[in-house]
Amino acid sequence: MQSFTEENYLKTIYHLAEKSSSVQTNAIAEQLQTKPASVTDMIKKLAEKGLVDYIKYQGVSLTTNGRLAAIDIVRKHRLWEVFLVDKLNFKWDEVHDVAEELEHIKSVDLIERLDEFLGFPKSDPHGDPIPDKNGRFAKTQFIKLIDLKINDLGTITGVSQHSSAFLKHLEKLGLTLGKEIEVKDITDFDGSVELLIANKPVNISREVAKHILISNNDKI
Amino acid sequence: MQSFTEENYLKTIYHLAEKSSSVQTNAIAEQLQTKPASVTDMIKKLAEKGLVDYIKYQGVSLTTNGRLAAIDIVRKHRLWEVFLVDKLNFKWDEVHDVAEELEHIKSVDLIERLDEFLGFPKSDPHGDPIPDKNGRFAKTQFIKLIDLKINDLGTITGVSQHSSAFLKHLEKLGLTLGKEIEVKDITDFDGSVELLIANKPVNISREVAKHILISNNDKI
DNA sequence: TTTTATTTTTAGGTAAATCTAAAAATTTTT
DNA sequence: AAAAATTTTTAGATTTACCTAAAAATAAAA
Ligand SMILES: [Mn+2]
Ligand SMILES: [Mn+2]
Ligand SMILES: [Mn+2]
Ligand SMILES: [Mn+2]
Repeated sequence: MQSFTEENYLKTIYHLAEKSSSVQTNAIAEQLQTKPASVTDMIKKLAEKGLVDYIKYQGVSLTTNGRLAAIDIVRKHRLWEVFLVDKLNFKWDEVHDVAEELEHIKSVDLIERLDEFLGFPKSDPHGDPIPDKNGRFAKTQFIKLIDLKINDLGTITGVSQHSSAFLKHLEKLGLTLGKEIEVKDITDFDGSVELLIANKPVNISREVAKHILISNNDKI
Repeated sequence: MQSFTEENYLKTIYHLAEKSSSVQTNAIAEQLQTKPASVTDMIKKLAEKGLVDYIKYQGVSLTTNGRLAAIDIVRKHRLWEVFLVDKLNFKWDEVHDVAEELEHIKSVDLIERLDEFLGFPKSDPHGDPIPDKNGRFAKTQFIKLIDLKINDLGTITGVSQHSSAFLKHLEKLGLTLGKEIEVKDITDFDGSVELLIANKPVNISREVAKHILISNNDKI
């Protein structure tokens, strides 16, 4: 059984490892708003518990046990987010912080029943996949909106940025999950993207387009 | 804002104060499964924060702020218990431990929405009243089943013992909330009580009868 | 390939919440 | 009222998760 803090470290290492296989001390420290020295301490502890592989100065990676533990936290986090949005009518930009707390509640039974109550959802309010109780989930092939070409069609199925500011911005533009979009133009001047959503034209910056994930059903 | 541990102390002091106005160090220690020396330390801290009144060797009592904080935890605990039973189909003897964790989730918005989602329940699965967001709740006048006389009628509206063993026992005997009972006899030999529930005779020990709370609608 | 900059680790310390053992205060019993 | 028992507090340690400052290792630049 891991402590609240250990769980947060495992989850952070898991998420950082999705980008680069070996995770660096400073990256963990920044993510967890703590100091590199503290990270080194905790990494040693997790290594002793067999949850991470660690070679001094060489970064850290999760062991099989560590990965399973991390995925379990991710599962809880995402199920709670679904609960907050589907049942308690939170907006998708309001759920992250509360889920950060709820994910640490320790009861296997609770999370199985919650999963059932929610109808065994496959993805959370941000389009992220929800692992099953064995830690398995479909690794979805997403394309970034920024990588689409003019005239490409697609459906918004995820976001790679969960900040409230970003999500509220998307909401205002009508860029929510499930919406179909078409790329009409890519501006030379600033790389901003001209979209068509529900027959309405919308212009988004490169920065926004980078963090919208698309499943491209069809191309013309 | 209180820590997880401070919240547990406040809640414990609140519950103990329902029995005797001044709460003793040893009683708190026993309830929290800790040592009296640790309790003294924490009491000093809570006193400095203005949450308890404390005179050395004279026991401790909650200030107005302390009481409000304690009632807020109790409110959360009981609302989560309702959620677990009504929505996730937990049994009434399975919810306490999980609620002990959930009660510490810090989000005013969450608990307001949960309250609404549950239909603003007035009592929890054990018949205990749920305070509103201002800490107000009806102080219900309960009678212990043990104090009833032969031929008295009543409705089971609460229990003063929340252990799983006790609640499972009641369940097996059909002694659940809302059931109407009639006292048929009180055994001379061991003080056990002969009841009639749904026209069936049930015999319960004194110990059990002590912890069943009755609202006595009528007497014959 | 040195020199410089960056990253990471160690050394030593702090605060919160515990503990044990011993001292002090209070309560109960003789 | 004195002695004995109980309760409570203090003193001094321990553990967890942090920190700062300095040293060591690695990576980048000259
Ligand atoms: Mn989230
Ligand atoms: Mn999410
Ligand atoms: Mn309870
Ligand atoms: Mn209850």
